[in-house]
Amino acid sequence: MRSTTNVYKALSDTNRLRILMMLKEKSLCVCEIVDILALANSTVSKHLSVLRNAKLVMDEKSGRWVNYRIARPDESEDIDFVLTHLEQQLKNEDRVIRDREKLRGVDRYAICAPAMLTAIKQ
Amino acid sequence: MRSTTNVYKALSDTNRLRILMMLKEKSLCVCEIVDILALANSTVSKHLSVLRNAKLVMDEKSGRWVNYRIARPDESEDIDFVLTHLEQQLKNEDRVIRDREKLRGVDRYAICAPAMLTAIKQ
DNA sequence: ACTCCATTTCGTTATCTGGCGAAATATAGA
DNA sequence: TCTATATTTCGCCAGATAACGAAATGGAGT
Repeated sequence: MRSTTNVYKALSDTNRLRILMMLKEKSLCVCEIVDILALANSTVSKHLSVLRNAKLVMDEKSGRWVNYRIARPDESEDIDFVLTHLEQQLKNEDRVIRDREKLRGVDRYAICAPAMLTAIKQ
Repeated sequence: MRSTTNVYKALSDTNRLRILMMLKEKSLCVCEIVDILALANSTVSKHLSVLRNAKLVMDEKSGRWVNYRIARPDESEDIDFVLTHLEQQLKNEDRVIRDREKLRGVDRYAICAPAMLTAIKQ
């Protein structure tokens, strides 16, 4: 019963729903999510750990980044239900639409490693 | 987005999930739920108002009792999803099974109006 | 009108949650 | 090894939540 309420608790925060809707579009590193939500990175990291704990997302290290993605059905027995419900409820939500638009223009190199980027440019 | 998180918030408490699973069996008045959950009636009333606010349950006055029931699909766009998920997740949960067993023996006249009952008996 | 009593509302308390900034951790590249 | 930086962990604060008992509300029957 605890694991069931954990899933619902994970879903009962608008910022976490925004994260899920974004990850539905594509995998993202923490700094990209920070950029779109405009929250402290410690806050976003906490949200992601709540979602990870509920097994709704998974993380994969990739160099110095950590990529987060939606869990696969074999990793979460709830994920299909959740995504279907969220899509139905939120697909027309302004905030979600704007997040998705902003997502298209996001470049992790520009956000997360500006110094590195300029170094490469030189 | 708020209404979506409200539904999930309503579902993120074990006592409220127990209430929903009980109401799936049959409509109940507050005192019957109090009896099974063994919580203060003020606490149960609060839980019911949270569920009602999320439109997952509806209340109907019947004399001095208030009967609570699961919302119909035309009253809640979430209810079918939620019940399907809950049934899948909780049908084998000990607590839920025990609640349902206890539910069969519950008699609102015995619980809620013992004085009235004895008056009738005399 | 008065009483009974199921339910709700109010006031309080302890715990949980979401937010932040600062410090700690870990990895890539020099 | 040293530096840079993406991420996590820690400590704190403000606001939300779940629990209780007591008081208020409202319908049913006398």
